[in-house]
Amino acid sequence: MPKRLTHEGAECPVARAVDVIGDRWSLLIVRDAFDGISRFSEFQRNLGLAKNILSSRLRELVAHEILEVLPAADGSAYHEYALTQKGRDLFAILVSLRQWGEGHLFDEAEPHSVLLDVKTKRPLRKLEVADAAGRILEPSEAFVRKVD
Amino acid sequence: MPKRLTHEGAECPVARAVDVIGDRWSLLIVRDAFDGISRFSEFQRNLGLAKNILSSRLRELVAHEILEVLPAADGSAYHEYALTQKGRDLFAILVSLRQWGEGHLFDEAEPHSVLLDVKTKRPLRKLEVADAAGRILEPSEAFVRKVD
DNA sequence: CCGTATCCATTCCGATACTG
DNA sequence: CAGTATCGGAATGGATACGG
Repeated sequence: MPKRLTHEGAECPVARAVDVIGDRWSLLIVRDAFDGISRFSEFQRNLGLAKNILSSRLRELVAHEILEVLPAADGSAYHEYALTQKGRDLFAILVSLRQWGEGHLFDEAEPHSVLLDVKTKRPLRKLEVADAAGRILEPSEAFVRKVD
Repeated sequence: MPKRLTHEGAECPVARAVDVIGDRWSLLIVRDAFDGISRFSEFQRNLGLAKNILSSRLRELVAHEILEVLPAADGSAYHEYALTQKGRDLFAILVSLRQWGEGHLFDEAEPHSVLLDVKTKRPLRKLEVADAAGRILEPSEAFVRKVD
């Protein structure tokens, strides 16, 4: 019986993270949540995904405490989905995905959306990996160590 | 006819990026490549995934120019997989995934691997989203603008 | 050692119909 | 509007067998 194996017991944090948000919809739902989307139909219309898939993904995100269900701000009978702190902490991941996509997945002059600073209306700084002192590191300047 | 829809034509760079690397294996293959893995069997043994899936994912990564095939350094008949510049630029994404996983997906004192600076042996700085001047931004301080 | 090919179960996902 | 239920096709993925 072939059972899908998960990485939830992995010692590598990347593997666990991929296990939680490494599919084709979860991060896009989170992206929309950052943009203020909170209702089922808004997600559905905005993303264009099937409702059963959206329902399933929302349940998973709530189970992982990335989203939480709130009792509806406008008095309507239905609830809303909002980011938790754990969900808001995905911000750097979304920004790094965005910057990589902007740099490598669009032709010159092809239209794409950009992320701007509210105050200055200027593009954000490029995310760079740095050491404790703030010096930018190349991939070869970092290494993985297992801890116990 | 239900056909899987893609985001390759999307104007949102996050959506395009998810389309390319948003599955359960691609980023883990890239992570291993950063660790110096270059041979088919090494990936396979290290990740524990089925060979047909690995084969398929490697082909896709090469097609997207994230990996490239090199003619084998040690003189053997087979080739090696190496990161391109586009692939190395995924570094910030992997580090942000790692840091989120470290912070939210492990119990206290549960063993996990860490990423250290080669020189100082100290943990890396936490990746933070910042404006052009370097000021750290909350998610609410950034907004998306469509450009044409 | 490096893959490809095939089989089969599971999962994903879109489409549609339906309920409150 | 906010979902749930169900269907069928497509993709995922593990296991195994096979060929270079």
